[in-house]
Amino acid sequence: MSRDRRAARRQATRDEIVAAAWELVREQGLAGLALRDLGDRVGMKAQSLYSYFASKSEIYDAMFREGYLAFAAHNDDLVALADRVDADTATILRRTAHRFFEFCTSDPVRYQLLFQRTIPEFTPSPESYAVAVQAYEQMSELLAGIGVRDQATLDLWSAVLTGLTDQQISNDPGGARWSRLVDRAVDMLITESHTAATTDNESEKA
Amino acid sequence: MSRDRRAARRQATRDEIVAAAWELVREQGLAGLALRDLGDRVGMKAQSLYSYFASKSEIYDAMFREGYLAFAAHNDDLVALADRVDADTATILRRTAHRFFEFCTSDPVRYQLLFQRTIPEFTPSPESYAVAVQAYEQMSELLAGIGVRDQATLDLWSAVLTGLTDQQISNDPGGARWSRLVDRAVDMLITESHTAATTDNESEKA
DNA sequence: GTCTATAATCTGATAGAC
DNA sequence: GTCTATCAGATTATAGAC
Repeated sequence: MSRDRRAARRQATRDEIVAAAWELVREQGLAGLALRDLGDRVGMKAQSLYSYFASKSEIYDAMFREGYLAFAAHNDDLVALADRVDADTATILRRTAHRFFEFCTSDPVRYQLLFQRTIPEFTPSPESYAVAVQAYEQMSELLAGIGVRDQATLDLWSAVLTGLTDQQISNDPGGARWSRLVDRAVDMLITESHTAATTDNESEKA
Repeated sequence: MSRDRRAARRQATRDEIVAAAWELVREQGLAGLALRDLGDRVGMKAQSLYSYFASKSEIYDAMFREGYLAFAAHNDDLVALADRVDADTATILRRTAHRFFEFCTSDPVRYQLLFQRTIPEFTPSPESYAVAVQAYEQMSELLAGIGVRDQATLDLWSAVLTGLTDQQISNDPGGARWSRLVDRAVDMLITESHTAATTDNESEKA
């Protein structure tokens, strides 16, 4: 049917626009995305973009969705690895941490869009948000399968890992100053998870 | 001398403008600061602000400087505490971590300006940057006095602490989901610092 | 579906009268 | 030092011809 072909063509153009948006955003920063530049890049007037997206925010939304789909895909083979019986827990956790770290630092702008709240004019649509939630669930199921189950411990893990990536991105972009510390951090977390009964801040009781 | 009084008056107005800028920025976000709004807030036309600051960036710079002065002041009595012989290391470290955490989370916008790189159009002046450097040196001297000396360990500490504050600010603003984990994180770091000889990523050798 | 034209707003910054 | 007037530019978005 020609209906299908038209829809496919339309989707291809949308994809092309989103790809160009990623390029621009890597050059000029996430907030610096301008529809005029975007139109130039794909060879059409900025106004024509409105034939494909109802607003600038919808373009961010498509990028957000695409980013989380990439995140989920990136984690798929991690899950496969975790399901193998012969790999020990520490190995799996180290690998998982490195993969997460690498996913984040390899594309700082994507990291900013996906994991930080820095574009005030943009809030993900329910549909895109659902994609994000699904990716998180995949991740926490993976960790739960290894033994990281209670919320507090999970929160500690996420804080340490995002802390490392944040520092790497903002203080040593392209370097390895914090990536070198990933294994050390993971081992530290593993040890802690084994010893620590759940404790609240001791200083609060003083 | 009337020269002095004039200078004092001028400085007072500058301070007033900066204070109003902090207010606005807490309401509308760091990037959302508009000179027209700022003029309204202090009761003058936006154009008149240029009698006090040469550019918008100079206003950010004054805020940056003020923020790091506040940070240094905030840490002064931590240094005093650390100099007392009767306090044990773990106590000092826990207190230091909590103070840092509290300083950051109590004013997210200030945190953004001081510790994240999120305003593209602003780079601190050499003078203001020097204030920041001084505050960092104060902090690392404090940690060095307790035993955290090598750069890698210091980096690990900063990653964990900023990770906790980041998560708290962006995922549970006003709550305590990650602040509850500060002691646990500090104890974990202390234990790790005692046991770990300096090691690089083990998985790199595989 | 793409274009031209343009609306409606916002921005930071400057010139010059008072 | 404060004002009025204005520049010079950006932004997102809409209307209507083709």
